[in-house]
Amino acid sequence: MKVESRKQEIINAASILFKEKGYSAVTMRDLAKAMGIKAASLYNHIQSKQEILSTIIISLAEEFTTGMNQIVNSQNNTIQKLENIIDLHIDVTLRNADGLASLNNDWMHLEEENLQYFEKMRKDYEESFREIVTKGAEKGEIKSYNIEIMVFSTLSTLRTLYLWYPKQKNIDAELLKHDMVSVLLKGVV
Amino acid sequence: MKVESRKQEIINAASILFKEKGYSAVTMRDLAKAMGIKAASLYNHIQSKQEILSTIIISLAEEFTTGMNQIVNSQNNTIQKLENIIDLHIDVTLRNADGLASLNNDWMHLEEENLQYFEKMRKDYEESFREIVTKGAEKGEIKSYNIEIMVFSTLSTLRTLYLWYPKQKNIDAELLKHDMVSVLLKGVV
DNA sequence: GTCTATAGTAGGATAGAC
DNA sequence: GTCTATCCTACTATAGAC
Repeated sequence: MKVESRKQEIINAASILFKEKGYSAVTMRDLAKAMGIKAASLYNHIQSKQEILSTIIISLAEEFTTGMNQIVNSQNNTIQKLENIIDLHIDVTLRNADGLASLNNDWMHLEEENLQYFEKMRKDYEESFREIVTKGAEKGEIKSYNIEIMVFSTLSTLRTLYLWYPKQKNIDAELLKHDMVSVLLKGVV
Repeated sequence: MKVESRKQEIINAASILFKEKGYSAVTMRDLAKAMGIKAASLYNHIQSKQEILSTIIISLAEEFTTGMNQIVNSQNNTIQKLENIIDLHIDVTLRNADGLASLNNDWMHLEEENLQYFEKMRKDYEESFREIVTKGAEKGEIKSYNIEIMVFSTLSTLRTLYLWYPKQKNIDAELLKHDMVSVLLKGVV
């Protein structure tokens, strides 16, 4: 039974290579070799190298956008919302750590329309995050350190999970969520 | 020496371009254009594109190695050592934020000897960090959350400073150091 | 769906004039 | 110290056979 399409297999192989060397340094020959075929054969399944990159990045960015919108629109308090954001990052990291490397490091190689679309999603995401923290500080639900520094340090950690979590052997998802909430929020609450 | 300063100008221009697009996506023609000369002229000052990358990365890695060794060998307690590490990252970021982009994202494009040298320095740095945290937890100077998660979240934030700090208008170095210590260590102490 | 062959372009780097 | 001209290699992508 065919679990994934050939195109998806190519995208998964590309995600791994892009993570290791970055989009620009990976050639279609590298990717073909990883798939066990010749470079020309790739083009029966994908239109271009650029299409692979945009598929990886845009689908992930849309996952984050959808997840953040649900969190923003929920009735939860600030702490719960922040916990939900941590969960969202951990869930996406578990599902597609390789793709997150491209989202973090190769988004600037997207072409015009997708680049703008991505940049808008990223900006909106950051602003939603900032607003949750700002409102939480106003309501006294969390401490009032410098908002920008809190947003930055938390997002930095969550965005870098993809590099770190796959190397950990002794930390399961539930323990990670629990300890990450402790480490990231105990300084904040 | 004139040749040396021209070389440094090239390295500085390259650092900016590498930060924007990554080492692999920047061509010698791009770099020459940024310098206002032709690509061939660059080779009067540098031996290769690779030499530019290794100069940027190795000098920064050596700065971190030297700084960490001083901190490790000091008589300070755990909290002071962690504060010194935060200061070290902020100081290097203020001096060379552009170069830190290459150190973080393009180290894998270093060639054999420099790659091994860099990887050893990075591993030693992380292990020094981990040991400071571990000993601090044993002595009861800091809390005993999962050590790996604490090390990872702190290092992630410090390593990403280069992306964020140059965009901030209203935060001077002293305020940054103070608030970063609060945000990173209040969850830990 | 994969292959061989190849078009067309762009890359790093060198030679030699000024 | 910078230029023009150029070498050689490697890249993305296409055409057409099987």
